[in-house]
Amino acid sequence: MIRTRFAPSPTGYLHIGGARTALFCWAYARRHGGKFILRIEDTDTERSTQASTQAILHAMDWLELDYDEGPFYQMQRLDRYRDAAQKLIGAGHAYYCYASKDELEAMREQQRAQGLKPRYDGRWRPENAKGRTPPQGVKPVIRFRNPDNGEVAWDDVVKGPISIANEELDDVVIVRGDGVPTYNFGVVIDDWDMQITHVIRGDDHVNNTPRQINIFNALGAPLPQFGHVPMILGHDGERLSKRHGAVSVMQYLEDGYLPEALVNYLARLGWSHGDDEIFSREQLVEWFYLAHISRSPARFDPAKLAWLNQHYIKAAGDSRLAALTAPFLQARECDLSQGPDLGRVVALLKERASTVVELADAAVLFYRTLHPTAELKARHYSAEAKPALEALRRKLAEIEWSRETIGRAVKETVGEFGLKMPKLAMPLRVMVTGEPQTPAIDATLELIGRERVLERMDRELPAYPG
RNA sequence: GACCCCAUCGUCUAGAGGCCUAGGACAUCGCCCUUUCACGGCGGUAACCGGGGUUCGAAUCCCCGUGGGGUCGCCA
Repeated sequence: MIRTRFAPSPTGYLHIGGARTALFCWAYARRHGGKFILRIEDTDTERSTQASTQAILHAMDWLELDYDEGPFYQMQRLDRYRDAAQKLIGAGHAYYCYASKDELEAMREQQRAQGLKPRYDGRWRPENAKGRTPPQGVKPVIRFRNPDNGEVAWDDVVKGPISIANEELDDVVIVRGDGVPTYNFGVVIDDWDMQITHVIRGDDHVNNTPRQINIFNALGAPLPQFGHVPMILGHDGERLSKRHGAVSVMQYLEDGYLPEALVNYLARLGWSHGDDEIFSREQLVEWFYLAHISRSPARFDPAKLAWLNQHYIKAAGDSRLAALTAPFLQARECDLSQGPDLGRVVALLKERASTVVELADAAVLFYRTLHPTAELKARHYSAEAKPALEALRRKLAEIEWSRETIGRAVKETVGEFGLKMPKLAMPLRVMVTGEPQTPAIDATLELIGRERVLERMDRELPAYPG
């Protein structure tokens, strides 16, 4: 039975990189009929917040990354970690260290000054601390006694064989002075207790893995498989950060993205199934092999995400889109009861929007009267079209109101006055919608409704040049 | 700096020694469609980081260099 987990720390929102890691863990578990477990690593008591936990849960829910077990909270398992740490001390795999933070910082500073890799020097290892009395008033931390020789190696399920010499590793703190475990310890105990078979996580954890393997071994715990998925970088190749634009998953909801678009994009970023670009989450699950995850970091490309989002908007049902667009329109002071059915509006507009926000922007003209700017008037209100517009206005007042009849009336008028289509359609579009770019004029007029169309023409025509 | 990892079009990638004259997608450019803007259709530009090996044959394997990323906390 495959068991994967996603283990975020609740110190902020769920970001793009975390979401992709979660997606891969989820997809792998689903692919193999296994379990996907959610664990909240809240041992950083300074920075962890309830609000962050809620934000992460909300984002996972939006992306439909459903978990089978959890969420488990590490702060509710402190006894278990303390107990495990005591066992390690008893077995000689861990020891108390009384060095103060200042003392350690001074030590590192000195090492750096000498051009050395900063690392704990083992000053409180039992053999080095013989005869020394622990200082008063210092709450000791517990350190894991890392093996001195040999090397740690594992076959990473995405990167292949990786090995590192134990000489490179120092004795990590596994329990803080206040009794709360550190990341490297909590993660091992939990992955063991929760019987995680595949630890799939970000590349930034590669350097923690050998330490964790040593701890697993000291504990006598079976080793899970490890897989490190490459980082997501910004467009400039730097680590993704706020200055690259939206990094929070929920920001994409606010910016009008569809969850299936984000899931599709994130899945394809650093993972592939041949040349397939657009696929459903079912297909992702069916095709998801760890071996197809790339080993190198990938740059986040907002343009491709936008393209996918546009694809999914075109594919989305009108009523769903209407429901998604409504709040954005309300925020734009549109009263939806004072206009056409939003489903029909959205059906007309969705081919030309790459986000729900764009959809809403384009829909405003159906619910509010937008006045053309002087510049638009100057550009499109040509004198030669005036008689045609007046004639068309008379026709529009009488015909049956449908897209077909409106279109016919426009064409007739163009013919009668010997004009090119844009000569009439553009000033008409601008005076009725206030915009130079809208869907086809006949469909647009139909939805706006006869009453408003005539009203707006009557408002503009008196001052029309010519 | 030390250690770990990585390296195909601008970007995401296909590619597991001959199928590669290196394929697809986004972006970009051009044309078509057209009632504006889109959508859509067609086409173009564009890449195996460099140097050595191994091999009859290398984008694919090995070594070195270079470049990029990651990590060096009582953060995770």
